[in-house]
Amino acid sequence: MKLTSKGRYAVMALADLARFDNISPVSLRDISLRQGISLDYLEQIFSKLRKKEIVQSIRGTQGGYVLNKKAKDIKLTNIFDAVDEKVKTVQCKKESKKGCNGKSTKCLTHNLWDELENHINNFFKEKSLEDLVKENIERRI
Amino acid sequence: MKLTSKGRYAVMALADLARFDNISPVSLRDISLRQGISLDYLEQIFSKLRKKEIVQSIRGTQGGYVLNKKAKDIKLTNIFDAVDEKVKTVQCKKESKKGCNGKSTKCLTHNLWDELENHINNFFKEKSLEDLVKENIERRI
DNA sequence: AAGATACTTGACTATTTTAGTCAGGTTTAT
DNA sequence: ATAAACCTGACTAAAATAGTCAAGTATCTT
Repeated sequence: MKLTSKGRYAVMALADLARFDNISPVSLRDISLRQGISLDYLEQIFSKLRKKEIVQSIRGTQGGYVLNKKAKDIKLTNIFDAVDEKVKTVQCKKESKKGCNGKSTKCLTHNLWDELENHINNFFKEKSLEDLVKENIERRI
Repeated sequence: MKLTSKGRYAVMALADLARFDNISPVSLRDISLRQGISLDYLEQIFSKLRKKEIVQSIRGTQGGYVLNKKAKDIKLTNIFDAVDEKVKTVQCKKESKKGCNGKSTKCLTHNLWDELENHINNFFKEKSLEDLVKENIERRI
C-alpha cells in the first residue's frame, strides 16, 4: 500500500506554489529546483492540474503557474483526483448486480475494504492546501 | 495508492480460516475454492503467516492450518506485517541525520505523509480478525 | 524584431513490482 | 502404499511506475 510519486509530487509542488504565488507566478523550473523533481515530470503533472482547473498557467517570460482557487478550497482529494492517484483496495466493486468474484454474495471482507477506503479518503477530503502551508509556517517560527 | 492482492488475500484467507478452524484444520485447497485464490499463491502466503506464528500448520492427510492465537489478538497490522504489505507514503524517512532529499530541512510535506501513514496504520492496529468475523455473522442474521 | 523564458503535448522506454505459475519435494493419516 | 496436504525456491508474463525526449507555441523584455 503505497503512495505513488506522481501524487506525492503533485502535493509537494502545489504546497510550494501556495507559498509563493501571492507574489508572482511560479515557474516549474523554480519548483523543480526547490523540490528536486524533474522538470519534465512536473510538466506532465501540471498539465493535469490545469485541466482540472486547480492551477492557472501564464505563458511567456515571467510566466508560471498560480493557484486557481483559494488554498483552503483545494483539498488533497482534488489534487489526487486530478493526477489519477486513486485509493483502491479491491476490484470487486463495479459489478453492482452480482457480488464479488462473480459470486452471488459479497466476499467476507468486502465491508472491510469499503471501510478502509472511506477511512483514507476522509483524510484526503479534510486536508486542504492551506492546512499544509499553515502547519509549515508554524513549525518554522 | 492501492492495496496489493497479497495483503488482501492474506486477510481474506484468514477470515475464512477464523470461521472454520474451531471444527478442524482448514486445508488451503478449501480456502482456495471458497475464496477463489490460486492454491500456489496461498501456499506462498501461508508460509509467511506460519513463520510469523499467526497460523500453525498440521501436515498430512486431514491436515491444514489453524490460527495460532485468538482471533481477537490478531490485528490486521500483524497480518500485513507478515506478508510484507507495508504502508509507505514517502522515501525520505530513514536517513535520520539529514532531512529529505539529502537537504538539511524536512520537505514541506513531510509531516503530512507521516500523519497519513499513522492515520492508515491506526485503522490496521484497531481492527482484529474477530471484528471481521463478527461483522460478517451479524450481517447474515 | 530577436531572443529568452516558460508553458504544451505526445510519444517513448527502462525499471520495478505484482501476481502469480511451476516443479519438485516432505509429512502423515488411513 | 498411497493420497492428501504442507513446503520451498526458482522462474516469468504483464502491468504500473517514473520518468525522458523531442518538437513545438506563446509572450515578455530589450
